[in-house]
Amino acid sequence: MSTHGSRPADAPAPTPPPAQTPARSLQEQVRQHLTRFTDAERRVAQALLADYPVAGLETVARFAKRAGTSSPTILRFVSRLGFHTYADFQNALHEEIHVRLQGPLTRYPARSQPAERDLAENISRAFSDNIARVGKSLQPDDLREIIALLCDVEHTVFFLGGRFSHLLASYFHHYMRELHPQVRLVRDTSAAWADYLLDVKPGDVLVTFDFRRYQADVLEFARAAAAQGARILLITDVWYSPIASLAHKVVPCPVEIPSAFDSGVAGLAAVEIIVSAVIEELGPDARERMAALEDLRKSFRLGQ
Amino acid sequence: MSTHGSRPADAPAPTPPPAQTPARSLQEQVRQHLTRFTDAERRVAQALLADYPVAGLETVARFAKRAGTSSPTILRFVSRLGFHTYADFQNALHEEIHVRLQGPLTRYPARSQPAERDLAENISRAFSDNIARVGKSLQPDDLREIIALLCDVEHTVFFLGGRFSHLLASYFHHYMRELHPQVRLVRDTSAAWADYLLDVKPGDVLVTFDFRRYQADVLEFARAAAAQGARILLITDVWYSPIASLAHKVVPCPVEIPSAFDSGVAGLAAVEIIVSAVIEELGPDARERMAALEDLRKSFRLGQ
DNA sequence: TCGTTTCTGTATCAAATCGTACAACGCTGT
DNA sequence: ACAGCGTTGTACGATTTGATACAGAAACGA
Repeated sequence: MSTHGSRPADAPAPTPPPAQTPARSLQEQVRQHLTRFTDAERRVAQALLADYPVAGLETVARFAKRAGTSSPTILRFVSRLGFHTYADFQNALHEEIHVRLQGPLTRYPARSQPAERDLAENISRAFSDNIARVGKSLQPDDLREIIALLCDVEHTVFFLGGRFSHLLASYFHHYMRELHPQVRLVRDTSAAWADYLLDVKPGDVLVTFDFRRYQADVLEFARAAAAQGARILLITDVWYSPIASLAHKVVPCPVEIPSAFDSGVAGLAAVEIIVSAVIEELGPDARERMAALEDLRKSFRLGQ
Repeated sequence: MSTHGSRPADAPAPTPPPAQTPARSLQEQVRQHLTRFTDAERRVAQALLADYPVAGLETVARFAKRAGTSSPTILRFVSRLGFHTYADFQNALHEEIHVRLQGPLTRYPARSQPAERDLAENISRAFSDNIARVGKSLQPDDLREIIALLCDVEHTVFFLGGRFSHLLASYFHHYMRELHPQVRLVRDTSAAWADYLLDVKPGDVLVTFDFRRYQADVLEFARAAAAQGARILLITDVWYSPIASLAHKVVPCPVEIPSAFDSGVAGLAAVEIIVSAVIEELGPDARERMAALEDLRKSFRLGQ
């Protein structure tokens, strides 16, 4: 087991020496040093990041085994991080564990005041709010109805989206393809949509995404499908697309964040919740099927 | 130094196997056993509780010194807690650190527990956790670096994604198209990717999405682009795609939710945060431009 | 008072630990 | 092709570690 590595020097020295390491997180420090590590050391870094503090708390030998390398590499790794001994490295970990587990950051930060400065934190809070609202709007009863639509193997399920929301439709379709025998994605060139309409049979299901600046063509497609007897599941924003009047079930997603555009995060969250519910409904079969597919892909597509 | 103690008396036998060590917190377990300890052992317990996990992570001798006692007392202490060896005790601590530091919800909820209770709420909580972590990892400094990459109008910005993450790349590209004069989406048929490589000039920026089951072709493209002098912004999961070693900036996104698949919500959140930051950087111009575009679309495409 | 019980620290030992020296290996420039 | 350099695993020694046996000291009961 000795694949001797290309050295990292071919990387054009991207980040200049980070100078000092003040009170920054060791985790962060490892991440930033990532480019400077050799191949084996990088494996060590990833093993450490994989389950962060614990790997480094074990003995050198066990850590090495976990990272698929040898003890000296571990020691070189900590040495490169600036520690003169492995014990020093572990002490640093201890300190970090101490502050992060004992300190005030254990619970929700709720950093009250200086919020205005931190853009990322503000938006994150908005995300969480929006997602919480979606989650609350998807009560068990609602989920049951939605599952009934999506698990009806007797009928085809179509996925349709607008300009932006097409991505959500595509994402949804991607998962459902592995959970339902008959699913189709209405692709984004609205000229060819008529073809899809030909295949819509009574009882079929149309999953539609439609967010503000509701698109006329999406509405038209939905109307035509409804006229042919399709049942519609609509994922839209909180202002309700006009399609809502045609829909059998509506999932409203908050989209407001402190920014110049509307957020799609809650929409994606809704999709993933629904997919989870479907998998749960289908039982272990679906779980295994998805896992198997993942592995298949893995072994088929690549080595690493 | 020997205050020999009154024995607790209510302790029947020194080491009655405390039944089991279920999933209860060790901290709590120690507190409840507090009365059954002898004097010296109680000092050990208090030393452990004083700064909770760290004391127990050290060596027996150091732990003893910290508690003002001797090594054998430490060993008797852990023995009374039901651990047969000091290593077992430390392993228990490790596990607890893992779950409490890696995230409250990251672990699968042990299969069919109260998961059915409210699926949506559970997953929503996981979403919020993940997003909060992304938000925290995007510190102002980091955002500044990222903005510098994305607002460099002298160079082209390419967007690249894998099987699933292509959707995120596409989403990102969609927005950036209106904020940068020269952006290109590397479309998903990896056969034709060579064409894009021809256009990659030194200093260009490659925004890459790569999540678990890292795809070999994405890695190859990134490597080739890096070799041609491209600067890489990588959005990946917390386990780090191998592309990380080539990247100038890495954004790690937590993907774990209590479900059978990995979540993309945090990734989308990261994208939207970054887009917001870019808009903020570009000032009112960008805001107006986006608003104008929205209106244009509205009046052009449709009535409602 | 004395013997028993319980608790606790000292002394000690085998085993495991960290750290280092060294050699094998691959890449790179001459 | 060759020498030099950097990387990585194996081997090994000095030290430390966890664990145990033992003895001293207090408390308790008779």
